[in-house]
Amino acid sequence: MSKSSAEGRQRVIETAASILSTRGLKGVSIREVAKLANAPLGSTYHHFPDGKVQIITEAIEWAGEKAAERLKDCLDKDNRNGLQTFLHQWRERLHRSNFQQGCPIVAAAIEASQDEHEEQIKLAISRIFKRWQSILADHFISHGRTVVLSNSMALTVISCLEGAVILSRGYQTIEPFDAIIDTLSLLVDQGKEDSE
Amino acid sequence: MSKSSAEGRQRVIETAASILSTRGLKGVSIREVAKLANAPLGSTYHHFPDGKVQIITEAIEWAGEKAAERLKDCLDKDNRNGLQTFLHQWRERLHRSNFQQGCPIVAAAIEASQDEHEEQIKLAISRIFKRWQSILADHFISHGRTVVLSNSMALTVISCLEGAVILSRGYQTIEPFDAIIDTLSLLVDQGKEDSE
DNA sequence: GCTACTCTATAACAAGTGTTATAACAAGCG
DNA sequence: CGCTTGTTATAACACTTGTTATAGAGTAGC
Repeated sequence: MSKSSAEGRQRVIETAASILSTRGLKGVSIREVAKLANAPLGSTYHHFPDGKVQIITEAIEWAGEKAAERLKDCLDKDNRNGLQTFLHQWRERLHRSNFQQGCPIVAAAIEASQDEHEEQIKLAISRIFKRWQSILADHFISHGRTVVLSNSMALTVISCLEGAVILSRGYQTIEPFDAIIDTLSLLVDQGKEDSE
Repeated sequence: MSKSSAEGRQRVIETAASILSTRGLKGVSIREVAKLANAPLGSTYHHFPDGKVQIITEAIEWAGEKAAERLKDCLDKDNRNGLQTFLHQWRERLHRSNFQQGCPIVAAAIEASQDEHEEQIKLAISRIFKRWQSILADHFISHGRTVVLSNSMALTVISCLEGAVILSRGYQTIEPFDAIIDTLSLLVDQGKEDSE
């Protein structure tokens, strides 16, 4: 039964990531996560000896890495409009969830304190952000932009995307997200050596 | 002493806004707010009969309106670079606070649940976002852009700004914010009827 | 003085939190 | 059977939360 136990562990991580993206870091209660994941509360501290900090950290890493791979996929499959399709995936996720599901990494970034106890969480957050940034920057570099501009553009895309998710949740409308989809496509066309 | 009492009330609002911007919605404890504001806990429910929801709502409105007026000031005083100076104000705030102080409205937007009890909070959030948007949109319109483009650009500026605040806090570095300062100035030059 | 009113102090309640300790259960193996 | 090992169940601890009730100060008008 070690396999089912491992599945339970993974379900805990995914459930934590889901709650994190809707209600934020302090909105995640271990009792609730265990219940929704059909995992016994008693076993949570067996699989995650460091408790909540460990669960949150692994949830951030899992969700962040999953997003990174989706982004990479989109950029690899469609050189020209890869970013647009990635943005549309996010758009659908937002819309489908009725503006409940935001970005778990952002939620954690907002609430993680400077307490040394949560240091691991903050490390995971910046690790994931940097991973996204380097994927986007590499893409821009391979399309003829300078390294400096590529990194700036990557940071801008991430900032815009995350900000638009928040605004759309605040408005309860997809309008802000659609706005940045349009304007980002204008921005991304800049700094090319050629017009392809 | 009714004046000092009113001052105490205002101190509670500002203290709540400050904690909200550093630790998020659930990080605001009424006991702590009262203590830091030198306001007696017992009187908190006298000035704010609806409890925490009311305090948070008023904190959001106060902080949001303050930011709106700062933005309006910048745009009015300097037609050309007003947005840049506003962004630099935010940059300094971030830097000075050692990346602790984020945006209180965003923090509330992330954590506010769909619970009807927190409905007032969500209303205040979208009201403030729309206020910022209309200030920016009016500015762009008066500079020759179309209404549609102006609103999209306004939403993009806010998204970018808020996202960059989060990223800079995650990185503990001003780099993301500086990146969007640069790229936003490129974006904002688009769609003009003339080049002024 | 007395009254009326605004404000504050204190304690308590009910609920929820992360976490730990301890005992039980299950499975495999000798 | 015993024995070990990985897992779970239960209860409890210590703490914090928002909120309320109640009694008490402080202050103004008369």
